[in-house]
Amino acid sequence: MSIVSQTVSAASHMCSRPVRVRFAPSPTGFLHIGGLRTALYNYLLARKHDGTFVLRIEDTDRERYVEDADEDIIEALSWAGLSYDEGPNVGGDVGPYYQSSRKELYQQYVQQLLDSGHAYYAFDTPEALEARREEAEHGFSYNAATRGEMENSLTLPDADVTRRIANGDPYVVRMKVASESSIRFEDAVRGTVSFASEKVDDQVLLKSDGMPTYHLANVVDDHLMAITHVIRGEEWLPSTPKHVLLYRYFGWEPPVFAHLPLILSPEGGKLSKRDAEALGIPVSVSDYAEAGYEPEALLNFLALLGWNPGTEQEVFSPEGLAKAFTLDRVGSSGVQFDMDKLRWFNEQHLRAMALDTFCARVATHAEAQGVGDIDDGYLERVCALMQERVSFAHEVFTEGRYFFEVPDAYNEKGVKKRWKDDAPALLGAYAEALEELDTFSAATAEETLRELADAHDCGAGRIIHPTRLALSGVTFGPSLFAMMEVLGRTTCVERMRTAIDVLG
RNA sequence: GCCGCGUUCGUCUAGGGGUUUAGGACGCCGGCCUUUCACGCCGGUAACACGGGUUCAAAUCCCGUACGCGGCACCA
Repeated sequence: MSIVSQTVSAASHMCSRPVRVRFAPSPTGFLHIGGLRTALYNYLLARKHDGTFVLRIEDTDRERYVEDADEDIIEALSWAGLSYDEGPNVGGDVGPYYQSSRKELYQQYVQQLLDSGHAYYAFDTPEALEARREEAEHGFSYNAATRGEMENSLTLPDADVTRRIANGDPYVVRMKVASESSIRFEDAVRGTVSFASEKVDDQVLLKSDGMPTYHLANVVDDHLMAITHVIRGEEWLPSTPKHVLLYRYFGWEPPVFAHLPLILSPEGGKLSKRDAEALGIPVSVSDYAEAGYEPEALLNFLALLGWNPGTEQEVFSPEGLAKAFTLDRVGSSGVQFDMDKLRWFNEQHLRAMALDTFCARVATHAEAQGVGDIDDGYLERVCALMQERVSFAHEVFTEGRYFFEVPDAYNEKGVKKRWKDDAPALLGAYAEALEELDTFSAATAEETLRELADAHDCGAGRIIHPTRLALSGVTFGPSLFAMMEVLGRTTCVERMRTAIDVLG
């Protein structure tokens, strides 16, 4: 029983056509974190099925267009490593990939709907509609119940309609939603969803500026681009019946729909730009790049935010995600953003890197961290000690500042706790002993220190702690002896003597 | 207001009639390792929104309520 229904539902989510998905942002602002997740799920499905990932810019709203927003989106996707197979800058057989460049193309489809009686002209001004909305007690809907009261080609004589259009009167084209009992469709993450058709309004398809609305452009383009799965945010769920109807009116096979749960703020509400900023959560993808997150870690985190592999594995490479991803394991309830978990993913990815990869990542932050020319070999030795103890690659330079410059201060609490009266004498003796060593290494530094402790009849910690303080200025860090070897004998001895001078 | 979607530890989630003393991960707390701090390992804390049904049996199915979120534009 359950096996049968599983098979059936899985089959209904697939179709024989090769998988083609698209990410279709509108350039009204920078790419935000929710958009990146939508892009990711699309990307993963495409990779999983050796399909095609298309980027399409939905710029049909001239008023909200933001200069360079499309470039930010492209850049953000590139940073994240979500490469698309067709789209701006890459081309493809079914372009152009900017909807504004496809403006003329929608005309014939509008005409088709007009001819088949599934659409009509409407002359109502924005002001007139606004007035209707204001006087209506429970909201106004332009639909089967009200369109007879409006100024449109259904109420006006044909001659008037023709004349007004010829006159250049502004008009829009609306879809004529037929009354039927209900419109239902299968959503890959929610199952059957149904809406009463009388609740669906006569959506504007063509605006008075000649541009299509999202609803029309989206359906036409998805069809023309042979999109098989529409994966988008849950905010689109309520308008999906309109899209389903359009596919029906055009006589086209609709794609599989999958509506992703929305990302909520850690406090439960929706993750608005203002909220997020107040909570210190970056919203735009470029902020994550700037904050030093590993793109793979962000992707990993985002993938698990609303999806799970059905196993207990949590850490995935992008390739691993693509292999494990399936739409039917996407959850349906809103998810809260958790910065702690994101940081954990970042740490996991950092630790899983080969040393040279980690090192290369760290090196990209050198300049911004004010660390000039560093010897590659030296950086690698530092990285080897720091890889296990940082949350971000750039922390090698902040947490491990002392590897690159002389500490400019000694942690006050540390001094109080670790710099006892005998510290100067002990460190002086240790420095001297180090200078006499034939070979200086972690092993000999340790051996020397322990012998010295024995000779003075004190615990090794009595020397270890003040030495660390002298070398790094702080009380924590990698193994002291490993650190000494990386720093080198001269530096160690110098810093010990400086500390003796300064701390007395 | 109307329509839709949702509701398992604080968070992300597994589980979808009996296998469950409800599992994992983050966080938090404790321990081990280490004369540092981490990593790592071990352990602990903590949840089926509520009320009715259905059933021998319900976190799991149905209905209702509450709460949350989304949508109701010539925005996407």
